[in-house]
Amino acid sequence: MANIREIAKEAGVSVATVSRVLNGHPYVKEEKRNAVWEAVEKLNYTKNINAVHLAKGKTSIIGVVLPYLNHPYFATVLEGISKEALRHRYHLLVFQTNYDVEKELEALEMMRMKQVDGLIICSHVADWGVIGEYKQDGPIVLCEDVRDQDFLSVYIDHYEAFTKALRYLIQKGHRHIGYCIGRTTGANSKARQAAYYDTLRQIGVEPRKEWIFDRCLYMEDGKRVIHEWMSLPEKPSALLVSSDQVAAGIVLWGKKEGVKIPADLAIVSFDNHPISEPLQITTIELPLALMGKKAFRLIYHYIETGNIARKTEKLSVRFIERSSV
Amino acid sequence: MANIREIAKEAGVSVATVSRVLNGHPYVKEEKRNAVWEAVEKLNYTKNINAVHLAKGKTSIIGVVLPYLNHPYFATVLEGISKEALRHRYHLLVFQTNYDVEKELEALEMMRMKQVDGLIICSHVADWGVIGEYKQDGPIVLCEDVRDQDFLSVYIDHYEAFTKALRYLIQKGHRHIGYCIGRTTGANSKARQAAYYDTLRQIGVEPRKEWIFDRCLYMEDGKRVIHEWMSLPEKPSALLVSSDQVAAGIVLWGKKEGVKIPADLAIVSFDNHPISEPLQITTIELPLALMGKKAFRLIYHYIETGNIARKTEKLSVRFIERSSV
DNA sequence: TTGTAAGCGTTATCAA
DNA sequence: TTGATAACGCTTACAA
Repeated sequence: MANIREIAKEAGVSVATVSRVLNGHPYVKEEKRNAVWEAVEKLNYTKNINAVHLAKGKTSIIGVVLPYLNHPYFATVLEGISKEALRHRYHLLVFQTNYDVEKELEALEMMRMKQVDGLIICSHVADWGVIGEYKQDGPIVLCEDVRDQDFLSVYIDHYEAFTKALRYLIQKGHRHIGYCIGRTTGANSKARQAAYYDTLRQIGVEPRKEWIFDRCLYMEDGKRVIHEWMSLPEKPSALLVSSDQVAAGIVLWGKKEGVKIPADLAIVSFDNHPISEPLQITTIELPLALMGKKAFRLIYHYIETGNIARKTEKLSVRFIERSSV
Repeated sequence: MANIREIAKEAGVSVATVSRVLNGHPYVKEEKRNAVWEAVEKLNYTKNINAVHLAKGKTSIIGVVLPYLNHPYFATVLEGISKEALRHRYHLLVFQTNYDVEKELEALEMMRMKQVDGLIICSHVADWGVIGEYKQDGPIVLCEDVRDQDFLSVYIDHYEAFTKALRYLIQKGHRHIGYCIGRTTGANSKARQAAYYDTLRQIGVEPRKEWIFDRCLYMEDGKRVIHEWMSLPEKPSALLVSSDQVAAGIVLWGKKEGVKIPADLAIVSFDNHPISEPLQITTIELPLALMGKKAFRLIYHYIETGNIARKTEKLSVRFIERSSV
């Protein structure tokens, strides 16, 4: 493959001039410019982007850290990031972690090694302290509630959203309320958990461990939940469900077992995924694509200008009342 | 940031020795090895991976070209690729194209520029000829039926799958059959279309244009389809549906309108996505994650060994009979 | 407006 | 076992 030196020779100019032409810099005579493009054409030349990266000290690639790629929640966030990245001619390197700390650290190391100019972390398990050490290597934006931690972030206030949903259920007369959660660790889940305990305590109701359903991510998990619910000696009359996928599983599999929604079991879930509409599931819409978009903007602005526009942004949710309560 | 030269100086060895230690090469005295690691520790050193890429002429990054990231079909293929890439310490650069030719070309150009060592194309719109020109720049694997084209590929035989489904409907007594499709162009869609025309002709039934529903990708599209179906003066009694998502939309929205499945309308769809089970949709399981995995393996094998194990692999599908027919 | 040359930070060959 | 040194291919002062 031809390199810039060969182009220079072919066009009868210096490599600096070739570089100028290639990058659209001013102050190059029309004829030299033409000569360069002709040589490029003739020798079928293309830049070696790794040399560019090395010389410039940046790659215009952003790393995206997320646990799963085929989960609607993360896929939607990723799509949001991707669309915005495309607009700014940035590329995305995806790090699927399956919530494995090693994989997260690998992503952080890739930023140290200058493979990526910045990192958007959609969900993590590594300690804040560990992640914090990498702030010196490039901008990190979290799509989670970082609370008192000193990080850039764009997030949905799950505490508020969960509280809102709980209040709604309580107002509708429910006192026996359980919930489903993706995983017990994790910022979002902890926020939801806190909202649950706080709100129930406020109305003097004792939270029950056996009404908390863990590892609820996919539709199949809804099947498991409804069967566990059915086998419960004392059943909650309402369930706050981590996602519309899981809620759909509960509703659809519940229907097969004769469970009446909302008479036997009321449901509020999250996302406002298209499936929630025909199933008439009351849900809290999460602006996932928007979160991705804003996360990219935050990191992009920092990279391009070197300063921080806003440190943290909380996205508001929309309550969509249907008939599952 | 410290570089390899500073490490060499600090450890009192040459850069070559540092490089050897860093890459685990043999023939380095124990004490020098230790001295190097100490210097690395002390100066908090990390490799600049762009320099490595430049010197080696490869990046261990594979580009993945797909139209949408938040569509279950492509997200599942991507997840399959990702898991296998992880195992081999490769990284993935995603190119979301929205079926824009420009974006596809950009991905191909990135391979020319040596940003990626190879490309997995999940679905494309660019001409074969255009894509073919980039074969000289690195391996390209298609996850589509490339037929007579000379490309590496791993694909699902949609012609066969569609034919199988059609035969099943015919055998069940259906003669008025329509279908839904993602988009009219595209290898998969064309294969399905061909199967439709061929099979119907064989039984002497005239295909009808108004029974073909275009742009069916998401659940919302199922809503549109069932409403269009209802407004048809002459309705097909059965529909072959592009994906379980769309089929779920048809079934769920149809139910609200009082459409009886399968009495009024029989349905066979594709994917065997978890949603098809509780809805009892007869479906054809597509091995999407496997396709991704195999695509990665193909490209990986070529990159590592320089030769082609197998050029093309056709994946078989599984017919899952439920009660939507 | 143009060219020279010094980086950018590795890897890998070759000689010792 | 080790070290010098030449690639790898581009960008960008600086000088002219």
